[in-house]
Formats: sequence, structure tokens, C-alpha cells
Amino acid sequence: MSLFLSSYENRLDTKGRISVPASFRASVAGDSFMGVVLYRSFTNNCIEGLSMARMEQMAAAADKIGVFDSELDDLSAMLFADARPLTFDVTGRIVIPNELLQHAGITDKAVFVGRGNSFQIWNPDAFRAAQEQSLKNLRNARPNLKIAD
Amino acid sequence: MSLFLSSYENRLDTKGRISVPASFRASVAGDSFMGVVLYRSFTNNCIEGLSMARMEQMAAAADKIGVFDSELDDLSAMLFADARPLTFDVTGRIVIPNELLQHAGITDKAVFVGRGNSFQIWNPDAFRAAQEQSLKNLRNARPNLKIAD
DNA sequence: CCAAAAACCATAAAATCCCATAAAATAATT
DNA sequence: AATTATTTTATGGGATTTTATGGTTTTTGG
Repeated sequence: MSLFLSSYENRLDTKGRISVPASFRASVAGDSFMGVVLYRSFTNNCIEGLSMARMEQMAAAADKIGVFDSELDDLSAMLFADARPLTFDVTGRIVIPNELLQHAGITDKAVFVGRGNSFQIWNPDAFRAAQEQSLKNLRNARPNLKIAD
Repeated sequence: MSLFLSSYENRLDTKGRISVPASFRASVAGDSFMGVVLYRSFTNNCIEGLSMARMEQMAAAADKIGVFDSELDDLSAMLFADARPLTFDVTGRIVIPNELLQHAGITDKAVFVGRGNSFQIWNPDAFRAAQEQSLKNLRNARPNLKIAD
């Protein structure tokens, strides 16, 4: 299970199809489920994405902790209920459900953003803004860290 | 995973390809990913380089700490989103994406600079200037340290 | 029967592969 | 030590493949 790295801006066609970046597809290649799992981010106005393999890891992790941690129970309830498995078509595209698009404010373009073991899908403008904010946060938290613009 | 050592100045061809120094290639040989990961330096006008193995270590570390460390979240967000996995061609070349070249001010020549577990790629002139500056800083910070010209 | 979804086909641009060559480094042989 | 032979690099250009994107047709489920 290789990492999701880098960012790719792709466009949605009239039917709502969008190409998953080839390198992201490669990250789940060899997996039994040829696609990805998407759900609405709890923390940002964006879509979270995972491989099915990772989803299974999370299920296993939730099992270990047990049903008596109510906070985690809420979390995993939300997660698994909201998660949508989407298979690639022959050319590597998916159709992102409307609820997810709305949550992220995506219309005609979207950025796939690598996050290591997961990825996100953003409205391009919103993503740039969020990156700016991350930079500011970092500068604030670590004033001695020089960050080139 | 052997170290990245020494410096090598190579040229970009008309297609933007540049040879990764053979000794750097040897550092990642035997790794499953035959290539390197590059991203824009936060601290300098240069490109940072790592092996994929190192990148995977970072992803594993981010996993352990969990989702609720916001500073690490910002940092890894920046890093994974910017990181570009680049595989070697048969002769050991890569093509460095434009954003990275621009950030480092590289046009036709570049220096690969060993940094142990990582490396950097610089515009040759900028690198020499930065070296000069480092020297000055050292002299300033440690006036007792005599360094012959 | 109709709308929505899935499968199918097509194409331009970009990325990658493949072959060739010159320069440099290493090894081998006087 | 000097010279020659062999291998490894760095670099160049053309050919091929992949990728993102668009449109059309077929299938499916309500």
C-alpha cells in the first residue's frame, strides 16, 4: 500500500466524472477493490479519501478498542455510515456523490491532495486558502522556522 | 539505506531531464521504489530530496501521533501535498516539475548536495552564495573559530 | 418505458521508453 | 608508471505509451 503524494487538479465533466490521478490509482493497484472510499471531512470543507485496505485497518482498530468507548463509537459510526466506496471506470474515473461535492464546494474543478496514507479532495481555491493558513499556523507555532514563500 | 554524500553539478536537457548522480541512485538501490521524492524546501530556495523509504517512515510516524496534533497536521499536510515521487528512467534521470524548478531558480544546471539521510538540489550560483553566507554566519556566531580562506 | 448509470470508443497532450553516443571513471596489461 | 581496454556515466533525440478528457451507445433498475 504505497503513499498518496503530491497534488493534482482535475476537472469534472458534464456527467460529474473526474479522473483519479494515475499515481493515486497506482497506490491502490493490486488491492482487491479497484477504487477508493470517500467521506465528508469532519474538520474541513473537503472530502477525505482512503483505500479500501485502509478502511479495513480502521475497522480493525475500532474493534480492538471495543464498543465501550462512546466517543470512538460516535466517530466510527459517522465514518462508516458516511463512507462511500467508488470503483474506477476503465479510464480511472469516479463519480463523486452530490452530498460530498456540496460539502466541499466543488463544481467544475477539484484538487486531489496527497496526505500519506490518505488523501483529500478540495475545491481548488479553498485548498490554496487552507494551505496559506497552514503556513501561517506553522509560522506562529514555530517563529524560528524560516519558511520560504 | 546508505547516505547521500558529496555534491554533483549536472545539466538539464531540453526536455527538463537531469541525471541523478550515480552515487545517489545507489543510495536507494534495493528499495522497492526506484526513484526519489522531492519537495520545495520550507527554509531555503532549494529543493529537498528523500528516499521513498524515508517518506514512509514519516507517514508511519504521523499515524502514531494521531489526528489531533494540529501542528504536525499542518506540517504533514504541507509536506505530503507538495511531495513529488519521481522514478528514474533507464539511464537514471528524472524530470523535475516546474514549480520546484521555479522555487529553486533552476534553469539549465543544478547541484545535487548530499545531506546524509536527505539531499538538496540547488541552482549552482545560489548554492555557492548560500555556502558563503553559512561561512559568514559561522564566523559571526563563533568568533574564536578560525577558518582559513 | 424512461432516466440514470455503466460500458464503450476516440483523441490530444504529456510523460515515458528505447536506442545511440560521448565523456569519464575503473580495471587490466604491459 | 604508462598505456590500453572495459565499464560506467551523463546526455541527446525519436518513437511509443499513458493519461486526462470528451462523446456515444448500451444496459439496468425503478
